[in-house]
Amino acid sequence: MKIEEAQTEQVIKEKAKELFFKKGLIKTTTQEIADAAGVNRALIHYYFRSREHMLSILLDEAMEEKRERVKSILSFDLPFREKIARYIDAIITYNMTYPYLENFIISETVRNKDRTEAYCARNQSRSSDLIRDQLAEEIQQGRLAPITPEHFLVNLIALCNYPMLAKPILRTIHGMTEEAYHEFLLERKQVIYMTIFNEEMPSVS
Amino acid sequence: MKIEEAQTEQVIKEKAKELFFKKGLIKTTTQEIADAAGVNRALIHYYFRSREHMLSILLDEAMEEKRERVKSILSFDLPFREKIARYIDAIITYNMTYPYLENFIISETVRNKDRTEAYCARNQSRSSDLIRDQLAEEIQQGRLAPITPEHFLVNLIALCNYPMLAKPILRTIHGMTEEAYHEFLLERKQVIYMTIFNEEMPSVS
DNA sequence: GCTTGCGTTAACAAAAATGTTAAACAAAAA
DNA sequence: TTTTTGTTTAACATTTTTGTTAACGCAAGC
Repeated sequence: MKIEEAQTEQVIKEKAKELFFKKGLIKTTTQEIADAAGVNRALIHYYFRSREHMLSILLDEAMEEKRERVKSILSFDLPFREKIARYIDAIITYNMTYPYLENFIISETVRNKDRTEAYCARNQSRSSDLIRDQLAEEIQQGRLAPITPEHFLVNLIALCNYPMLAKPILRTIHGMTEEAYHEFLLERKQVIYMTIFNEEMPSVS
Repeated sequence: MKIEEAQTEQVIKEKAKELFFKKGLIKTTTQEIADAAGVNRALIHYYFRSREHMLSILLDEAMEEKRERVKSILSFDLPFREKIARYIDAIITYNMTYPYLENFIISETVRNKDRTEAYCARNQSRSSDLIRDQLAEEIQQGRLAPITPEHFLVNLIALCNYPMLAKPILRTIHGMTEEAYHEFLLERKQVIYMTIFNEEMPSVS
């Protein structure tokens, strides 16, 4: 039977994203995706040509979405520390809605160098350029220990993303439940700010 | 022809580790491993039963080795900051000899929860317990902003490991050559210490 | 020299996944 | 009603990879 009005493509995409990026079932087969979407497997090829091609599309969309939400924050006209506080918040919040997206991005960029190129090509402005001036000023005013924008950003992203990437290990090592780990991740917003700036994060009013 | 004296098993292991952990070819097939080792593919099954089983063994060995090198440092009787400085150095150095080991560990622990359990079970003493007292003292003496041992360690490991995990992306974004990235990683030893303690790392004498 | 057993190989079998096709179907247009 | 067009399905084909087996060879011990 025909599923209402050409929504099939969307349903497939959403279910696939759910399996890949939310549940972390990175090896999910086309058959499993089809099952989750309640459609015949051939439709995946009908709409997306191949599994590989579908992956490209899903990743592009997800990365684009994350980039929009997160990176634009660095372009806002805001005091440096507030900007960074928002950046941390945005990354962690986004990570929590797609807990395995970073895992996926990383394993795909390791596996497929071309995809890395494509992804980065679309990233016109380097994040490091967006903070360069403000960071320099912070340092010059003696409010922050000297650090290059590249290291500063890697620090920031590492502190935000790693706990998602290594979630299975960290949860197990520290014997945390899913909820406890959720809490832990939320705490990290303050912890990260503190670690970076060595001062309390101003509470959100 | 018979390859000299039962070394075959070792050769296979080493070549497999090279492909998986050094070159990051995570999807390498048994055939490719056999080729790299210069042996018939059936030997892989002869020695390791299945691909899956071989993976277990390789990962166990690699993780065990890393754990020994790195984690024991936290047990040494040393001043806190020196201990941490050595820890950073050990992790980064080890990461550079097996650039893709962390990628592998993470994707395997996401894919296979049982392996996570097994891995963590062997980790008798939690790292967080090894630093708890000294960390508390640092904080109590006002030399460090309050932080739980769990967050402190996650910070530390995140800062050390993430740049390896995301190497393809980071290198491309910042347009670094392999050598430049190598330098970048070495610089991070100081950067991380600085970020954690907010003071220069004492130079190694 | 014969046997025994491990290491090795090629050839085969099976499994798991992707990709293709022709035909059925449903809805809108003619 | 018939045609047409885009969607969906089942059945088939192909590819890729893993796993198995039977036989061969070599070296040690009898």
